[in-house]
Amino acid sequence: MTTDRKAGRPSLAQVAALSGVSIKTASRALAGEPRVAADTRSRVRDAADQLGYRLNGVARELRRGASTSTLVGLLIGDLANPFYSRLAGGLERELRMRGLQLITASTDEDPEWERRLADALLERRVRGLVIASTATEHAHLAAEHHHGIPFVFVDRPPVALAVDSVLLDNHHGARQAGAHLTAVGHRRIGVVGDLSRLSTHRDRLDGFVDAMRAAGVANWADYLVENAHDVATAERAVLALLGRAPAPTALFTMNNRITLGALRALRGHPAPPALVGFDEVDLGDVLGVSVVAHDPEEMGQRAARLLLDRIDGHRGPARQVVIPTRLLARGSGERPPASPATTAGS
Amino acid sequence: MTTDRKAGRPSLAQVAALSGVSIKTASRALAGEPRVAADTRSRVRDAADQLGYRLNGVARELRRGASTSTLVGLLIGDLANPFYSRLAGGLERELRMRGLQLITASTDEDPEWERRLADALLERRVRGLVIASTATEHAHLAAEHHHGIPFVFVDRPPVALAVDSVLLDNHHGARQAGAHLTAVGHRRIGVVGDLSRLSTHRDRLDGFVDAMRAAGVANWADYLVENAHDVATAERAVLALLGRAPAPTALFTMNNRITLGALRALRGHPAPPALVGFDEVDLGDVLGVSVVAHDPEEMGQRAARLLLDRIDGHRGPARQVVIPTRLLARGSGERPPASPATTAGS
DNA sequence: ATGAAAGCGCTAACAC
DNA sequence: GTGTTAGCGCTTTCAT
Repeated sequence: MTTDRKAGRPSLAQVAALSGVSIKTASRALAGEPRVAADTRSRVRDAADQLGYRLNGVARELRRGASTSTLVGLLIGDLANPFYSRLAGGLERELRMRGLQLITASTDEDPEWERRLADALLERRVRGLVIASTATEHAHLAAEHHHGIPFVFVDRPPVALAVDSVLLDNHHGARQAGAHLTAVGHRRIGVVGDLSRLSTHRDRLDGFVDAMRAAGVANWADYLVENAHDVATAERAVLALLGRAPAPTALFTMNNRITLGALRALRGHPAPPALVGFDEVDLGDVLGVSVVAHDPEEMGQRAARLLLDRIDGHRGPARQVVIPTRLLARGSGERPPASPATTAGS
Repeated sequence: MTTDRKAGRPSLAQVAALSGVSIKTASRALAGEPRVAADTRSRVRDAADQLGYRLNGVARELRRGASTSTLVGLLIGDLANPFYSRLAGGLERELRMRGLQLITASTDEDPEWERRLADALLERRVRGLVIASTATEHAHLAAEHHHGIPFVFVDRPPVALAVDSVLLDNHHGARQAGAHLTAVGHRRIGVVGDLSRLSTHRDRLDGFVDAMRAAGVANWADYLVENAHDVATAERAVLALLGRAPAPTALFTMNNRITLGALRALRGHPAPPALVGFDEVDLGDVLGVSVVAHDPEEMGQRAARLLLDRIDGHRGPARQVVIPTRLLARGSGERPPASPATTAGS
């Protein structure tokens, strides 16, 4: 219990000294290299144990020169968002099969913090970096990219940087959602979205607007709310929408947190509006929530494959994988308008 | 676009050469040290930009000697479990205020992988390590601990290692749940738990059994299922329990995933048994699920404070923080038994 | 304000 | 099978 507290950690030299061999032999013995006598090896190991020696990975990495790290970094907006955590899960499983370890850091959707995290990981020479970027500018990564460290962008595309990416089919998914609701007869549809600067938000909004145009709904912007980034904000936004006169007869909630907020707002509502959400939500099937679903694990898996390819030396141009979405009709999205659908806007 | 691909990354020496100063001056200029002429500084910066230079943090760390890292590691069982991700969130917020960055890796509840992850992070000389350990043995961390790197165990206690920890009041919470159900009149209570080797599971089971003893329920073990580690397994386990004759009139699901599985299994059930879950679940309030709740963010926050204390040089003995639990009665746990409660076991 | 030399802990070469 | 030497890229003396 009372070992040398401050003494700093023992180095290979001390292990070598204690076991009476040269530093290089100690290195070989501990690294498990073949050409070491069995008893030498065990002597060195004992000395290491006794000293509480741990290899200094920093020194090793410096000497070996960078591309020996087993660590891959992942930068996401928010660990607590199941979309991201499922993505991380898919990525990790795939990397683990290759002996690579995933470390995940959360940017809190702050571009400056994202940059500092990327710097920290890059400086530590991770083997590759997967980013769900919240930034709108990625020039600072160009140099790293040219020096050969692999990047994969997920969920949101790189800006002015030719690297691999895995994206959702946001436009199509949102268009489907919009078309689904107009097909049931809705003309006043409340739309609630995340931070307006995010490309995912813009793409989804575009898709939705396409559907509105196709259905001849001109006043879609009347019921649009943006920048609802957390559940509580989304809940308030939905309550505000429902308080309008005339109230929307349907809702399109453009991500999982917003859908949660809406479900909260709709709790106990006598005649709830129709609801379609983007992203799956926990218990969505049990609750009968219609959603535009997709597979975050697959997204992670595909990202891992692109990355592994590059680690293996693939040199081709940037590739883009698009993950499909599909509408799951479970009840909430099929409720017809309670009042005549054409009351407003004509 | 066609920069030197293979050329390896530029070093400080190259930046120095290009800007016509010594290597040390270049170092000073880029590190933002005061005693550098303004035009020298800008010349060096230009050269660095032109070369796509990035500081080699590995070399810096080797030279500076370990305790300058801004990275703190977190090892958890599963990123996709909201309990862990909320814990990570609380931890991260607190660390960020001190300029420290959190990197999280997932052990998948595999002790061997946990060990390898700990090794990888420790070798990279993280500033501290927070672990929700799935292992039952932590001797290999003792040496690191003695060399002064701070550990904090969360959710599950360290074994034979005197380090700080933040734990839930599992025993009390589970006892409350059991007492709540017997108070409503239940005598046949299905209990579904996670991996039996986990201390959290054992503590919760002990607490529940205490409540059964206090209520004079002797046959509690008849309806016990363990090792239900994921939602699907839990769902099957609950269905199997409900198929018994006589069927349990109530369920105690001992963690959030198991509760999700139970909710799935109970979907559309004409006369669902009472249900109390351990851990909060998403939409738990909307769905009326009674739970033994606690605050994972607080757990993370407290862990961060213990860690920061140690980083700041605190030398006292290991401290243990216990996070309280409280029963939230929302409906599902208050349903009375459908059939006479005393049918079985007397 | 700038530079020269030493060295952090390790491993790759090349001895022996 | 084992030892010697050199050097990864940086920062720290200590000079100038």
